[in-house]
Amino acid sequence: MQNIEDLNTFIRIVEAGSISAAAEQLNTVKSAVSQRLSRLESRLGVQLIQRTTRTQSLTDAGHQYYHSAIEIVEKMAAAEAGVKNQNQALAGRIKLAVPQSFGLMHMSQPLRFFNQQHPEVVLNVDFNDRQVDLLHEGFDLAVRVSQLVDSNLVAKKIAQTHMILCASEKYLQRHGRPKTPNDLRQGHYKLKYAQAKNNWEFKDQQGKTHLINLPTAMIANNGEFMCDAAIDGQGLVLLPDFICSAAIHRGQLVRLLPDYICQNPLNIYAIYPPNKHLPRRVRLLIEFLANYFAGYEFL
Amino acid sequence: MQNIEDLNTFIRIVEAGSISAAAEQLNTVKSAVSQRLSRLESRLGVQLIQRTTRTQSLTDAGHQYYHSAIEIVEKMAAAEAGVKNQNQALAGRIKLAVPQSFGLMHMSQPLRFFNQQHPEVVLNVDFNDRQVDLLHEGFDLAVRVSQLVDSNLVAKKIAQTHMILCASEKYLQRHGRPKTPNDLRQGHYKLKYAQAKNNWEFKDQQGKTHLINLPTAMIANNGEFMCDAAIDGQGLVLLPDFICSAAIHRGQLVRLLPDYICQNPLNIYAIYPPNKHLPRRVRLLIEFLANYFAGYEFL
DNA sequence: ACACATTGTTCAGTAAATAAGAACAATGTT
DNA sequence: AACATTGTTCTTATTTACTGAACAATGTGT
Repeated sequence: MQNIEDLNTFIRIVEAGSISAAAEQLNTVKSAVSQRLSRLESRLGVQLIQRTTRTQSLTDAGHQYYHSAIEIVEKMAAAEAGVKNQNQALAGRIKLAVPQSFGLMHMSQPLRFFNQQHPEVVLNVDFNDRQVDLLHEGFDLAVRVSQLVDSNLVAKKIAQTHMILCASEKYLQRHGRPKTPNDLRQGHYKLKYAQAKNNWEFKDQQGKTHLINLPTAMIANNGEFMCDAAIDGQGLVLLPDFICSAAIHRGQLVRLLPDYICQNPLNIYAIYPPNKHLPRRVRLLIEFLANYFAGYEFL
Repeated sequence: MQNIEDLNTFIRIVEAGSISAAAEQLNTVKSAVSQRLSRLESRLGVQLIQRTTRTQSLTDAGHQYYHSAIEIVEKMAAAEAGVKNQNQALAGRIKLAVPQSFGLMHMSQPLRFFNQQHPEVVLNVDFNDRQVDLLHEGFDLAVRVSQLVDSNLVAKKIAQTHMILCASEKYLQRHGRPKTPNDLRQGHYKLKYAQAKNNWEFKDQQGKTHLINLPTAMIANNGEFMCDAAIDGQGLVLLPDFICSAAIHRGQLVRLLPDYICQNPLNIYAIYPPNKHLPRRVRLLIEFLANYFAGYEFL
């Protein structure tokens, strides 16, 4: 089968009227053009152009092939442009998965912003806490809150959160107001996030770590529910700032041990398949989110 | 612009369902197929196939490109087959030029034979004594009677003729019956072919050359006319056997000095442009003529 | 008819592209 | 959890294509 470049060269030779002229138009030397034509003729087993050093004329076969060649080269270019545009045009769908709590509380606004800025992009947002399978379910992007990250997926960190220990005034009045991690060891109860470890880690300003294991008052796998339970006075809770900040701001919860770093910080990632050629709109959205959350304060 | 082989590989990958299977179908190794796909995607700047080591699925772009690719590859194959067939099929026109006298007298029969054997070939025969310009006038083939041959054209010898000295009985009765070249020097006249040299050369059986220069009774540039003039007794004439043999056979002319070789033999050539890819029908005709005239006796 | 510039081809050397094969990590299955 | 199979990557080898110069062919203009 032929090389497209040879076809293109043949067309140029015909239209330019000579091999030398074609070479110039193709930004190469005449010997290369001559070789391409010879090669094409050899592979076809047909003389395409009857030529002397001064004149050239298409043979019957050449005439016929010329028209086919034009069609092929045009189709090729069209096919290429088709998919290239598809990638570079913003227009298109982005299917993304976001965690339910974080998504509803903090991604609603940026996603609406993005949609206003790029109305030709259709966002298809799936709020879902299960670990969706990006590749098999056709997701372009997922937002994940976690410390660890799947292998074989690319993760770009877009925000960092902190874990905050808090309780309601009602709880504190009943169980006391701890000032150090050690104060927790007596008469306190925790609300446990289902997948979290049993131990709480607190790091003081000297960098020393304090491991605390409290009796559990309740277990759940939903941050907002736990936040509500804490507001209700059910126990101490260690929550990411993006969940509890608003309640603290409203005075429903009180932040405890503010001078200690609680647990390891959680990162928020944009996760996507390791495509060499990510559609532009997806790249753009990732960038937009990273910018949006840079210096963002959760309240 | 893309390499067609990459397109074809992409199609095979899609249809075979995996890179390994495609490699097998394409008689190559999977690494090569993987590279071709990567290359294609890179040049397009788009992911075509979303793949893990176990599953593969076309992206939107891939789906679109797949259909274009099939069209292109098919068009390519069709264009190729089109011109290849045109060359290998016998059907088609052969435009050939033949000298008038020789053509009418000795090529009429073989050409009719050829046409019967290959009725799908259309012969376009131009009887013409001028030197046609093969390349510019679109001739596939010319038959030439000459000692020398143009450069830059390919010549295949298809027959050899001999020059025969002859005269009519009427002439001989009036001027005597020469037995040796020397006998010619007294009381003889020649009919001269326009483009021929003035001297006649005769080689005897010992290889000795005799140069004879006779007074000219008449000059013409047509062999048949000269033959008729000789029959009429106008003079001695040196004619190629293909012109005078019939008259000798009929007793209208007498061959003189049969033991001497007259002049250099003339060759008959099939002449054609130096195409690397001569259409099959033309090659066939050349071969046919060479066979036909091998061992042919002009009478 | 003749020198002349220009053209297309060829050749040898070089650069680039591609293929091959081994090693490796990913993945789904038994 | 072991396993076979898959796709990718890397290095090496091979093939292919380009380059630039030399050359012969050809038409032009004098």
